[in-house]
Amino acid sequence: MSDQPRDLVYYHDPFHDQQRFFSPNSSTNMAADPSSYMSFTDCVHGSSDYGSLASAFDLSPFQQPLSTDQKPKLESADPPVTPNSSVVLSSSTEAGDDEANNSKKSDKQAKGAEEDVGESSKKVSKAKKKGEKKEKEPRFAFMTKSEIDHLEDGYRWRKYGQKAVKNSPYPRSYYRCTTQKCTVKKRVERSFQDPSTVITTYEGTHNHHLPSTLRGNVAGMFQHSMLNPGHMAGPGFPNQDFLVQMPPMNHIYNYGSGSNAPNSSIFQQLQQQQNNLNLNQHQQLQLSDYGLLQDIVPSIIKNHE
DNA sequence: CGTCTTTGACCGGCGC
DNA sequence: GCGCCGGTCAAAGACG
Repeated sequence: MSDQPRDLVYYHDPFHDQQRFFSPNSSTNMAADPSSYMSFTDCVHGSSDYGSLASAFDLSPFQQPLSTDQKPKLESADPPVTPNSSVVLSSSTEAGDDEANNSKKSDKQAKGAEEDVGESSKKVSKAKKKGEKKEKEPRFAFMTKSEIDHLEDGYRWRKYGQKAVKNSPYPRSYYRCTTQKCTVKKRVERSFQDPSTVITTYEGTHNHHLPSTLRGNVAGMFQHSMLNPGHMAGPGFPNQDFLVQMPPMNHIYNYGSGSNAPNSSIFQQLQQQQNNLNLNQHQQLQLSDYGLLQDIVPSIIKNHE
């Protein structure tokens, strides 16, 4: 699990009808050297299985681990974000980490996951098994244009930390799902290169549905957004900057439907989900839809394990 | 009073 | 061994 790129960043540029996977292993400027990244086609066809797709979206439990820093990587690319809106999906799994300290974080997060239930003391849990590799929660990252750091996604989050990030003037905030026994976390940070861009990283999968009681009327807005993607206005979403664009999912499906029969059902399900959401390629979504996406896609994948 | 945020301290991995 | 750094904890305070 070392001969493959350890991280893949899906960069969607709505103004160029091409999706690219950046390979963080390359030290070259991706934008300046197109040969240093592979196209989505290459990526998917390279292994031509669902694992590639799933790994690209951080959904596979058997994907290769990653351990590179997502943020510098993203921002090392020329203009990583297009003027209006774009989304970067960053994948990492299992032992992966986007903070260049994968093993450390694995221990930490594994510990955290345990403590979420028992709330034991952090000092006691030093006895970590060294040989054992902690399984990482699936992660799902994307970039959005927003003036607000913490974006409503339909779930309730409790902020449990904030840290200054190296090489960035903007702090990184750490949130945890407030639902009991749900260990999902998310990190929110602002791109220092494009301060209008917020990088949100979900970690883990919700083991529950959207809370029925949400602050404000998020639930209602959330449902509304599913029916009217791209149309978002209201107390929680004051301006158009909340609009983000979704990578063309049907682009992905096309790869799965062609050659690999075993994957077709997954793609069909994904496509069905998209249809249910009334989403089209390049259709604008509101941010809460990403929360949903993050919620439903892993569950779909899981059904095929 | 319950929930949430803030913030300094702490922990542990990693590189030098 | 030491310092750096990311991640987490938990006390204190704010807020409705």
